[in-house]
Amino acid sequence: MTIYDISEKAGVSIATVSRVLNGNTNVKPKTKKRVMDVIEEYGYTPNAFARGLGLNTMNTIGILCADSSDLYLAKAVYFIEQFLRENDYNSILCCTGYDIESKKASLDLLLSKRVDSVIMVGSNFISNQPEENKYIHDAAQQVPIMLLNADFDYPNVYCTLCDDYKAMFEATQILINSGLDKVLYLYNSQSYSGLKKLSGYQAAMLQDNLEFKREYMQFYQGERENIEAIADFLTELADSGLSFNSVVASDDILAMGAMKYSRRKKLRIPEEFAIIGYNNSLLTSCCEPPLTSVDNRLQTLCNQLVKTLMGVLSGNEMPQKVIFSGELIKRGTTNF
Amino acid sequence: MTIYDISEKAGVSIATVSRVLNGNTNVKPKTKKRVMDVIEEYGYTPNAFARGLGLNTMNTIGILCADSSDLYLAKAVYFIEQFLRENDYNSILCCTGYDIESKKASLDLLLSKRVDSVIMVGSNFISNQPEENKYIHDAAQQVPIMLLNADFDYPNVYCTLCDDYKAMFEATQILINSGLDKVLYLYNSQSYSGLKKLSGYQAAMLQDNLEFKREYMQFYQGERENIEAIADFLTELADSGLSFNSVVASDDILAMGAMKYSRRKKLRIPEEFAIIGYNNSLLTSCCEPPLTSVDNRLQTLCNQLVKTLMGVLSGNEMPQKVIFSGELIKRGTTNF
DNA sequence: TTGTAAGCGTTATCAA
DNA sequence: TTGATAACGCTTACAA
Repeated sequence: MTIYDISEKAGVSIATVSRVLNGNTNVKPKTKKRVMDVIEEYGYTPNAFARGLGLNTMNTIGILCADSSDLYLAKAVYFIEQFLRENDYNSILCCTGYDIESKKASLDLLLSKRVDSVIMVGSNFISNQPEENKYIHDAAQQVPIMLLNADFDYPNVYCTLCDDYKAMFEATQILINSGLDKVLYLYNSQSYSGLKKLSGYQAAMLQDNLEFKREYMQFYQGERENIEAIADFLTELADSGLSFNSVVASDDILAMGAMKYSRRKKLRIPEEFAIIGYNNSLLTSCCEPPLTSVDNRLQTLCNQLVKTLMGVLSGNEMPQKVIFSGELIKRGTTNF
Repeated sequence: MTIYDISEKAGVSIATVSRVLNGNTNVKPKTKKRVMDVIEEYGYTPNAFARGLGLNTMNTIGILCADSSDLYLAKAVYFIEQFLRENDYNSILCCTGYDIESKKASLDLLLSKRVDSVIMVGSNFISNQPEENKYIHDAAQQVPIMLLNADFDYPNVYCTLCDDYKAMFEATQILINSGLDKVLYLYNSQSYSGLKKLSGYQAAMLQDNLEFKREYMQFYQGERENIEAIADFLTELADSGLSFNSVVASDDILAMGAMKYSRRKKLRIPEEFAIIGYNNSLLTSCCEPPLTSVDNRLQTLCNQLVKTLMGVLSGNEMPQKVIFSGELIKRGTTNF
């Protein structure tokens, strides 16, 4: 079924069928009905490729994401897809992994599919080595690039993020004030937002003139979801002489490792040992006591990101950067 | 940049450029090099829409999924996307929610985008009311439909699934044999696989001639990820007089609710109370003791599904149904 | 080995 | 209000 078939059966030209299809007003109601009836009868659907060729868009947005099975990124992808579809856009998902070459390749792939924009989900698409971010420049020349949880200043690149620095600063501070001030910082990502969180922690520690140890900042390099291994990592640290009485983690999964560690050491939570996670995920209510965690307002971020994108695609001037604040959700692993 | 521009600059016809682009062998190496150089120099990328129009495919597969932020479905989507891309196919993701009308709409949307196939992730796309499955018939007329974890007999519909019945049968049986034979079955889905699991449980209970109570099968209708609410649900059951000393859950999240319940009641695990979850997710290692759970080999399923799909798209005869076995992963919440 | 030209199914411009 | 026709950028049969 093509527009020709329909035009023939309805006894009009293809131009008229096209007008009906696109809600053009300059069609006599009677003609319109006749065409609609034929379309209905034969179950005709316009060919999206032909339309794409003519209009140079198929209303699809590329979503780039290191690992959509990650609890946090999966939620982000979910929200973004929802909001996009509400605006009549479809999503092409591409999971890139954490390797830079693979990210580049995926981005090129999306661009070659002629998406209207690329959304990069998660700050791991921005490296702290400037030359590794060049691939974004080229892409931004072609379509607007939307970053979730990253900050990157370049024309046609738009950022929507949570102030991870402040959130982590406050989380650390509140821990210090509670008395458990030997705060270990546990992280597993050197991404833009990863480093922001880290410096929020540092600032809080330094502000309070605490004996600030380099060894308090611990980078976990093992498998992301291996909670046992995370607990092992902390156990080794403690056994090798590092003394700490609380943990701030850059991620709820890492915090779960700290939970496991504290259980092994039979530390009472939150009296002797406190833990704060990040992302406020499902995991917070899986452990006992439930985990205090930072909520970085993912849904709000995603909603705003899509709003900004829609504005850009409509040719409106939109803010290059939108920043929200995080919020500490207090539960049982902290005593305040 | 179009194929015309390239052909002009290289001093050949567009047909030759096209041949070079598509790796056609009938091109003189020297000509080929000349064209390649021009393509390289001007950074030309073929227009995917035009190609799509001519070939009637853009090598995209539609992925339908009720909720890609769900721990289990997110993993499935992730694996499928990976395997598809390894085969040079892209994925259009559509999260439908659990409402039938919305599922239909999403399916139509994908078909109107002219995807080469639609993969339905999760058994909730098959209802136990036959008339609700009719929308799949129409779709199967147009493109192959691939079901993950569902069973549906219809031409051009291919199923890849885990034998949930058997897995649940064995899990229940092992629990019975361990002595904790007042087994409560906790579930939250009436989907195809949901009902299979349920009947696996029933069969095991009946086989052992246990005093089989209808009230042992409990359907939880609250929020999916609200573990507190799940624990409340169980607490109410117990307080209203139902006596049970173990729980088999259709999902790890539900099992987490059972964990929380047992903590409230101060039941010793696994001596007084045993729990088995399903999906073998990250959650299994978040609680103490870690959760025994059924692994339904998701990665294997996804891999097989994509293999089958590639076969179908290549015109090969492929099996309509491929079934794998699940495996019980024993951890701390069971005493065997 | 290469070129010409038809076809894919739309949208949109211009005439009528 | 409608119709004829060019364009969109590619693939491919057929001709040379």
